[in-house]
Amino acid sequence: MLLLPSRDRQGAVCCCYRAATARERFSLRPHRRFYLSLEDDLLKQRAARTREIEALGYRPYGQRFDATHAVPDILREYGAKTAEELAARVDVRIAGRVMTIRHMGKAGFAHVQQNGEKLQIYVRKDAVPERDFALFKMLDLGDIVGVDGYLFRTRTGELSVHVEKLEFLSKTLLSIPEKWHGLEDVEIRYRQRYLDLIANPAVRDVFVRRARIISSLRRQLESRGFIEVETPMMQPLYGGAAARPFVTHHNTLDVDLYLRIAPELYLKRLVVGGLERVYEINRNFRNEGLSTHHNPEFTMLEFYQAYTDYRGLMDFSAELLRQAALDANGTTVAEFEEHKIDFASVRRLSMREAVVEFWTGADKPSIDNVADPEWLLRHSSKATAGEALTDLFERHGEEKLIQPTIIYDYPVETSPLSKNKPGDPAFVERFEIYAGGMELGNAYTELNDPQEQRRRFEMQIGMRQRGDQEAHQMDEDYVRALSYGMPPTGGEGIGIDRLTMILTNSRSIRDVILFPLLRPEGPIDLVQSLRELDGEK
RNA sequence: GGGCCGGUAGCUCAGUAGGUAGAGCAUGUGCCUUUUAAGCACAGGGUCGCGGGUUCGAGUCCCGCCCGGCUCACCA
Repeated sequence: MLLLPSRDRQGAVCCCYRAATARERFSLRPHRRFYLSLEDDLLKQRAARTREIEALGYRPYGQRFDATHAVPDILREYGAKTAEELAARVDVRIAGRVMTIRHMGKAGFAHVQQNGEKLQIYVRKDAVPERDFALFKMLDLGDIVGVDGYLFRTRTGELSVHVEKLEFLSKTLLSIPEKWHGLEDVEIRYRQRYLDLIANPAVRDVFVRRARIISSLRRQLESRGFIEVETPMMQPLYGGAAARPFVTHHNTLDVDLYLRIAPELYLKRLVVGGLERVYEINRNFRNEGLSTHHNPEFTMLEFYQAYTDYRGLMDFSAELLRQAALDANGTTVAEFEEHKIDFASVRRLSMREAVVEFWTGADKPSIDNVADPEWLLRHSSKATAGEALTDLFERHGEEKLIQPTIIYDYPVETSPLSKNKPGDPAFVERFEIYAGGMELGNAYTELNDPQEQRRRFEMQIGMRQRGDQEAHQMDEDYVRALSYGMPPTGGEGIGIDRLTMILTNSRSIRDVILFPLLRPEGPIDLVQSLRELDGEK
C-alpha cells in the first residue's frame, strides 16, 4: 500500500536480514489490502485514465517524436524577444514533462519541462482538434507530451507556445513531487534520484558540471598525448593504496577476487610496456566507513607520465585544476561553503613547513624541531618519526588547507610505492593536493628500483604482521615488471568526486554521486498494486 | 561502531498539558478562453517508521529495533 520508502522498515529486516518465509512476511503485514490508501487510489485513477487516453486514440506510451527545438534552446533563442518580434510566426514542436497545469474551462496553461528548464504552453479549445482538447483535460502532472504550435507572449509577458496539436508521449502512474517545495526528503532524493532530477533543477546542474569536469580532464590529458586505458577492477591481489577491499568470487575459476582499491600497479605495468603516458578515470572500491567525504565506490583519475617527476606533476596538476574549474564554472574561483576557493594558483609547502605554519596552541615548533625524530616522537603516539610527522600534519594542518595547496615530501613509512628523496632516505618525492579542507590528489615520483620495491613490500608485510590491516601486500608480478625496467615516471591520482564537490559547492559526496551507497530499502509494494490493476482491466 | 537530530496524508510541514489527527500543495466533482504558488465551491485521502510497555486513554511518556541526516573514529 505504501509505494514510497521511508516507512515500514520492519519488512526490510524480515526479508533482507532474516530470510523469512513468504508466509511470515505476509503475516507481518496483514492489513495491507484492507486499506485503500491515497496512493493506491491515485494509481487506480491513473490506470483508468490510461485506458481513456487509449480510447481517445492515443498511445499511452507514445512513439518517436521529432522536435524542432529543445526547451532550453527556445528559451535561449527567444527568451528576450518581444511580443511584436514574435508576431512573425515562429513554429515550434517540443516535448517534455508536464510540471504544472492550470485549467480555465475552455482553455488552460501548463508548464512543460525538458532538460531541467520549463516552457509554458497554452491550449484553447478552439485552437486544437477536439480530441486534443479532451486529452489536455485529462493530463496528469508528470505526463510526457509533445506539442506543435507557435511562440507568443501572454498578457503577463511569459514566453509560451500557442498549441495547435497535442501528442501524448508517456503516462505517469505515480505522483511527482509538489511544485513549490519540490522534493526535500534526502533519503528519497538519493534512492530515487530520477525524482530528484525531475523536481530539483539544481541537482541536474551539479551532474552536468561533474560531466564537464571529467571531459575537461580528459581533453587536457589527451591534448598532452595521454591515452585512456582500462585496467582490471577485479584483481587477484589488491594494491596501490592503503585500504581494506571488497571480496568477490569467480565461479568457473573458483578464485576469490578483490574489487580494486586503486589501478596504480596495473597502470605502471603499462608504463613498463612502453605506454609512456596513460590515464584511467574509473571507480575504486574501499571497504570502509561512509561519511560526507567518503563513498565506498568513488571515481579517481590516475595518470602516469614517463620521464617526469613529482616536480613536473606539481606544475601539471595546478594547470589541470585551473582549467577544470574554468571549464566547469567559467571562472577559476569556486564558492565552497563560506569560502571562495581560487584555482588560479596553487600554493606549495613541504609537510614540515605545513606543520610549523599551521601549528595550533603554544610552543610552536621550528623547522629544526619537525626534522628531529626525537622531537617528533615526543609529540605523537605513533611508532616512527615519519608516522609522527604525518600524524602532526593531519592534526594541525589538513583542515586549514582551504585554498588549493600542494603539500610535498612525505615520510617513507606511509608511501611504499614512491621514490626516495636523494640525500634524505627517510622521505619520498610525494605530494598531495588539498582544497576546501579535503585531500583532492596524491602524486609521486614512482619508485622504479625493483630491489627497493621488494624491500618496501617486505616492510609493509612486517607492518601487516604487526596488525596493520591496510598495509600493502607483496605483489611479485609487479616487482617482476619493474625488473624489466620502468622509465623514471611521475604518477598522480585525483579524486573526481571531491573535486566536483568543491566546484559545485556540494557539502556531501552523496550530492555528487548519482546513486550513493545506502542500505537496501524495505518492500516497495508497487508490483503487487500493479498486478491487481492489471487484473481489473 | 559512539554521540546528537529526524521519520505524522502522494509532497512540504504543524500537532498545545497524554483526551476523537490538522494545513498548504497535489487528488476527485462542478464553474471558469491570456493564467502563473490562477481563482471559487464541495468532497475523498492517515497501521502518526516498526514492536513492546506505562495508562481508563499514547502521534505525544518509557524500552527495544529499523531507516536517514549530521558528527566523531577510520579513510581518499
